[in-house]
Amino acid sequence: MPLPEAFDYAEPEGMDLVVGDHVAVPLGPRAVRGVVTAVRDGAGGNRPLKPVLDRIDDPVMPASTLRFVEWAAKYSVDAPGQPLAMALRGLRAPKPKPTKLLRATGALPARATPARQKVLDAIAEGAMPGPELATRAGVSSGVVKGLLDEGVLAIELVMPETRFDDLDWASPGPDLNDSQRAAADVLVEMVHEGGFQAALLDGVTGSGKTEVYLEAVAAALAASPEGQVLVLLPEIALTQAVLARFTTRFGGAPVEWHSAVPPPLRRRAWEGVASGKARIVVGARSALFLPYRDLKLIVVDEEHDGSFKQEEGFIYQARDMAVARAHIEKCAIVLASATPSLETIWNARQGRYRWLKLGARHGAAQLPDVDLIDMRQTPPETGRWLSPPLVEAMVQTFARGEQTLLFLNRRGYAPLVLCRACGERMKAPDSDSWLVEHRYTGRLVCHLTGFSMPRPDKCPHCGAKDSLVSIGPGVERVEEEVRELFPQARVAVFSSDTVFDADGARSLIATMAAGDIDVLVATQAAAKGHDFPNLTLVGVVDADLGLRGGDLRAGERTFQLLAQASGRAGRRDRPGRALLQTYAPDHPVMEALAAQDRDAFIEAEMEARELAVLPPFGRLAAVIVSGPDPVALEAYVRQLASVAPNADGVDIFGPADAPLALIRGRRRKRFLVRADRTVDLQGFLAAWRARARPPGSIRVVLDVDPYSFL
DNA sequence: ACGGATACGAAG
DNA sequence: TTCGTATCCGTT
Repeated sequence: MPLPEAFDYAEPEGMDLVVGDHVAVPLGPRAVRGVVTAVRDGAGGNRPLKPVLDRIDDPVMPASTLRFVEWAAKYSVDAPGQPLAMALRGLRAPKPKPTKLLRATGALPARATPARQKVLDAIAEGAMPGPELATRAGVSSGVVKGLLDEGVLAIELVMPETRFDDLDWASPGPDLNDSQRAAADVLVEMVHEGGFQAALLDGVTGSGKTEVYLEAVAAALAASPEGQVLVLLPEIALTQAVLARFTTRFGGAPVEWHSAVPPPLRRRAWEGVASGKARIVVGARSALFLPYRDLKLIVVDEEHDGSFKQEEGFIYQARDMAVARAHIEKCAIVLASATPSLETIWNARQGRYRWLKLGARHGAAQLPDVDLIDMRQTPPETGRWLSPPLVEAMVQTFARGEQTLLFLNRRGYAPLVLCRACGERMKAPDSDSWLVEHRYTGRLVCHLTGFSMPRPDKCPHCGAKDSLVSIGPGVERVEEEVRELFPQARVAVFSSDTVFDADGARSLIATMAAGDIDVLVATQAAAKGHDFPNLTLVGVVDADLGLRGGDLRAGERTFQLLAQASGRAGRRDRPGRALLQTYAPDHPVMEALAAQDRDAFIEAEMEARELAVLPPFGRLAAVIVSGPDPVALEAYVRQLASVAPNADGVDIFGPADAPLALIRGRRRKRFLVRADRTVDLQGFLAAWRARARPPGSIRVVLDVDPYSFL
């Protein structure tokens, strides 16, 4: 629970609690679950302590996990209960029930019958469940029950043993080329040496990063009989195909951990990790909080990916916290990416991380040609979104029988619906974000809160009939345009609205890979990881999309996303081409993409950040204040501003209305804090917050190292 | 006077 | 987070 600190309880005589034990304790009128964080002698001071009610028989939390939880709370300036709750997320499902087995007691039946004898013969082979016994003996369940009642058979309760696949790390992996071998050798050495060590594994798509870090995984498994490995991946990259690579390499399945894993399997995974029986965990960001017993290696794949940042509830950046966890566990960590984040590159430059660069693999496809389409020179017709040069390239691609991927990171038909008569923009009743039109469902949807309503036929504001117009493109609208331009082409849409689950994704990817789709219109969901041999053209409908909104990482994110999207083209023997539609062809991001010059982009971006003393050269934190009453909110925000501590090397910007000034009926204001790296940012934030307790319904959220500026 | 809805603060 | 208590408001 979000309590400010751990509570003290008396240990009943003979309970012999140790740090990490799970307990039931009284909290007010109820009993709740807790974890022992310290045991010490002496009374509780001036106040009599309530006694611990019970010890709960779950695997003990390792001390290092508790230290990590404590550290994570301090870093986030949040209550320790928040990360602790994450670390206990595997225990929500009840313990699996013991199975009832029947065994012979040795007593003889008072009255022997042929049926009873058959049961006794069957049970001689060992304990088994009642129904199975009856089937094997060829008798009805009544016979078995009779023997049980008579005491000839007895029930034995057996806990089902959780088994994890045995892993084979000794068999050699696939052959590696020279640069892969060199990188793998360094990683293996890091694991062997033990202790905290970090490395950046830097290589373009197709350079074979996975094979390289799998060598380190093998070394970690070999390093000690219970050595464990954590591999963190972005949630959408956690596909069966990725898990299968582990199974193929090690001859057994890894433990899977992400939001879709059902509670009973979570418990199994949690207990396996805590007991040391689970050796490899492949999971999304929350897998970082599992109670590892003997962690030897952490891998953060696609380390630049924005989804490692959790934005709600307990706010954390899993990639950065993974480095801290490796510190605490005294183990190795590998950050892998084709487009590393500036923070990571900076750390590598500073010598904090070993920097392992992979060259392109032999036989791998060449990178596609990337060309910019200047939308000011060659604009599409009004109401269209594909420019003449892109359409022309699609015509040629289609004529050659090859495939096109059109990339647009925007779900639905149109991002905005407005009234031509009065200018009213359609918004959700309690939030500030535009309602997105979805034609498949005929509804207007708020992507922020999930609110939706049927598309009205007259303006809800002025009442004008047929005055609502759809503004801007989404994937559905681009699909419509493609169908009009290429009536004979097979067109499909890949977004979270057309593909809901792993099965759907798999079948659509298979259809595309088989060449049964000519044009695929896709959101980010399809930007990564898939290999389509016949795909030779990637068109980015709105390359500028991510650059708007002016956030610190806009350029970086756009570069990463577009580099990944354009890398989809020409993955095998055919040369590929990527065309980016942009209104800002002179923007450094676009120039760097066209020139395929990652280093130049990074250099420019680093300089800009250094000049403004922004991350990684300085530190940021956001203070988000929200409440239902605008007047009370304004008053509190002013008070907060007036009590800000004076500190050297700290700048406070704001308060300002948050870009999304209204969500779910709550008004929102923001401060942005910029601090030099030498400043104790957490200490500053804690001191500031303590000076102005928020009244009643007002909530203050601190976001250390913010990624979202909404 | 009563009951229901809601806001607030405490929990060791 | 949950729960008990205080408080407000509309109804009886």
